[in-house]
Amino acid sequence: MKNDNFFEKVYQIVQRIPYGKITTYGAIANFLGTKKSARLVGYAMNSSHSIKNLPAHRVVNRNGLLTGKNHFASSNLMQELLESEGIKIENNKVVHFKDHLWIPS
DNA sequence: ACGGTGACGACAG
DNA sequence: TCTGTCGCCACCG
Repeated sequence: MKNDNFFEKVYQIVQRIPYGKITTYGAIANFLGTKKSARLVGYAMNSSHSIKNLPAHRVVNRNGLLTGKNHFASSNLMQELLESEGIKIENNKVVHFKDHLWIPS
């Protein structure tokens, strides 16, 4: 798309997240060099509905909490996708979050 | 052109 | 430990 901007960078990184791995908004923001702008990453994801094959379910906040699940088609969709990849979810939070964490590099 | 908004994160109390 | 507040900055109306 015409997004040569911050948004596209975010999408590119999210698409690089390996299967069964997850990352955080802060990690993405940090990789982009704007660590304090994690909000922008989340905001970018808000427009991810325009992007297909975007594993947005692999992006959680720094606590491993599925803060974005409410933005999916179904509030339980995000959890199901993660569980289908071998990631356990408990009370909307990723279990062994750090063990599945993937940092863009 | 301007201000509100927000899938966050860090810090203060 | 937990809750509240502030900063951050691109996008949209």
